[in-house]
Amino acid sequence: MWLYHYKMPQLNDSFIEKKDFLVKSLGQYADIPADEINLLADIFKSRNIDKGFFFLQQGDHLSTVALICSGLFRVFCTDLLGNERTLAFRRAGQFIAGYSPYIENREIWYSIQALEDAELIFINFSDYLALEKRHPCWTELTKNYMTELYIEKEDRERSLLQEDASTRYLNFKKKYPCYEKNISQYHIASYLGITPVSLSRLRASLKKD
Amino acid sequence: MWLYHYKMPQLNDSFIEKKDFLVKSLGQYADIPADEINLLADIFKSRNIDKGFFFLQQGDHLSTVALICSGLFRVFCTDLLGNERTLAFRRAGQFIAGYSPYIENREIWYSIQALEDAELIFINFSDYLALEKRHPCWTELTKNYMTELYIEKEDRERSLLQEDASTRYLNFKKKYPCYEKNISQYHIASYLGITPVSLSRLRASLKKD
DNA sequence: GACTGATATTATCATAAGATAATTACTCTT
DNA sequence: AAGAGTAATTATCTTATGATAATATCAGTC
Repeated sequence: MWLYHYKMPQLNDSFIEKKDFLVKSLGQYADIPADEINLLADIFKSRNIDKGFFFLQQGDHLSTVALICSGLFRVFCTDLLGNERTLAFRRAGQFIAGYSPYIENREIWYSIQALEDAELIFINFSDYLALEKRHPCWTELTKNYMTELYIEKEDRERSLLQEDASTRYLNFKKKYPCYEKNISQYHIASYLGITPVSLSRLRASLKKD
Repeated sequence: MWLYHYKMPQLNDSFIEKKDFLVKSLGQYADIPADEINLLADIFKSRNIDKGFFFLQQGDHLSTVALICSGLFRVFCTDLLGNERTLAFRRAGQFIAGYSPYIENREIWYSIQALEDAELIFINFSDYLALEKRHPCWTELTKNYMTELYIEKEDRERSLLQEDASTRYLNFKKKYPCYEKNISQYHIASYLGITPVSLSRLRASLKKD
């Protein structure tokens, strides 16, 4: 298990070179007019997070949204016994966030940890909400992004209800072929909802066939 | 298992009396200006669906959104072996929909069935998308509604990953105390992701304590 | 190349849930 | 009230996964 604690990510000034990547990533979800794009340079900041460190931790009230420019993250929660369950993996081009603003007075119940050294650009949620008030394109973007997240979770629910662990593992490999090399069995198992020992046994039985 | 087939719901002309209920229900998610509200009478239609019949069925491309004015629905999918898995229950004041417009060229993979005689008002998705183009309040509404759905699914994922069947059953009873009387054990079990036989055994072991 | 710590595998046993079938309890209709 | 059909329980057996511990593999460091 990871024993790293929260570490304030390093600020750096390479935002400019990441702006194109941000614009492209935002463009997946909505058309953002040039005027709005020009506002971003002031409010987006650039940071690195080393492997093993956290973007946010369970219990935080911290509210930021970040775009992953490079690196790999896992989103996970921990139960009272310390067992970790991985909800999702996130890679370059995807966003990570704590959604607490949508749930008033509620702590974030998951953590987001870098599995590789990572570069991020991020924005405070309060600044983002101000953008939404300025121009409807940002609401449109949030709507489309939330819809994508929702569909991802719908699919995950179906998988957890309908498939056995073996099928879930095979589908994980199919869906994330590149991930398998970079993610430990411990983390894959916690995504599949089984123990690492079960996953190992499962892999052994698949090899036989 | 239900053997009813799809039945075109009955059209009736009692939309006016349901308009207040619609306005109140929409108001949960966004402020809709009076001008926009006035457009609704033309495009919303009112229908009833009898117990056992479907609002939509797995494989449909049908795209409508409906507000439940009375009655109870379950959203479920069926695997290749015919096993049903219930994704959610929906009651008066909640919306039901097929989201296929968001997933191009993809069939809806779940069915929505009335568990009680139900009254609905509904709108075609294409008409709703036209509203979104007219005024940003509708995009705002969709954004907030999708966020609520997303949070519901996030919670469900955590539950399926982290809790055993017994805990999930107790939490189901806590969350939906009124549902328990109206929903068969078969449907509760399919929501919990276990067989009805398992649920029955589980209930017996809970009674002992 | 040997030591160390982290990961992954394998083995053993215990437990929860699935499959099937038989039984009991309800509900509705006549 | 009897019978039919549906829903829920109980019993038996099987299987998948969990818990724990021992071993094996791998990566990094000196």
